[in-house]
Amino acid sequence: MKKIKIQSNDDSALNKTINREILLGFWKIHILHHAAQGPVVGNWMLQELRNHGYDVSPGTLYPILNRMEENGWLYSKQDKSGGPKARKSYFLTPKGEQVMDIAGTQLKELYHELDLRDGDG
Amino acid sequence: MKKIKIQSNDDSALNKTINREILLGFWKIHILHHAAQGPVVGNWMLQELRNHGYDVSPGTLYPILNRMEENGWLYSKQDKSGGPKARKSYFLTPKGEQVMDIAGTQLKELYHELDLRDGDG
DNA sequence: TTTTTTCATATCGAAAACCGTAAACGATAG
DNA sequence: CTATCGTTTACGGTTTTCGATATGAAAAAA
Repeated sequence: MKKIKIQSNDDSALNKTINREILLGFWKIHILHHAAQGPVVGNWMLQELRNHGYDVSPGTLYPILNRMEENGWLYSKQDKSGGPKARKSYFLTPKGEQVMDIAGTQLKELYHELDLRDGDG
Repeated sequence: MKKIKIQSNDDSALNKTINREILLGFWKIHILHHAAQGPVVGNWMLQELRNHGYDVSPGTLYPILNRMEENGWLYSKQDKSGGPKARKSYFLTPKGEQVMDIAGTQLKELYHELDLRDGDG
């Protein structure tokens, strides 16, 4: 018995691998960028990423957020009511800006190397 | 005894964290890109990345290369003479092109979202 | 020749990150 | 009270990262 597949298993596996190997780093920049523009909430970010077609699991995202706070890239405020699992809003710190700056520089360099390279060499 | 430091320890730790969290994915794209232009050799890539200011250890790079080959993103030819540790040249496969395509699309999107274009203003 | 250096890849073990699933918790609705 | 929703946290197994070290052949030095 066969199933009709929109996407082959191969493609699905490919996507998962690309996510882990490459795109996860992009999402982290995404997170910082959003945090720079306004408070970011974990669960919202989860959906935002899904809207962009990336299926990130909570078990990946929340540790990332926590780590970013530990590293001092973000800081958070937790809603006063709601107990220990209350919603947390994350904001970018100066160190986080520094990270974005470094990442942005590299991103730019890679972008030019891949695409434009005008006046090559 | 004190040393003059160009970079503080904090910055060094910061850089290491950024490398691992974010930039490693960039290098992988870098690798694929180089493989698209001509054969890539591990040790050469190691130095190439160092020239760009990134200190990647062999214990990170070689497994990446092997994994990319396992995943069918690259294929390799090993020098006939030189035994089991002979130099390996890596080339991009069609699947690798597909990966670059996906990664490139995301890169472009992020680039524009961050509004990194220089010379604007 | 024998020894040492150089080039290049592979491997090891511990620490960290990833990821799906499940649990926890307060608020709100029925 | 019970069910459900929004949200974060915790749990475990697997995979990745990383520095250090081992391996192996060729080139240089002695």
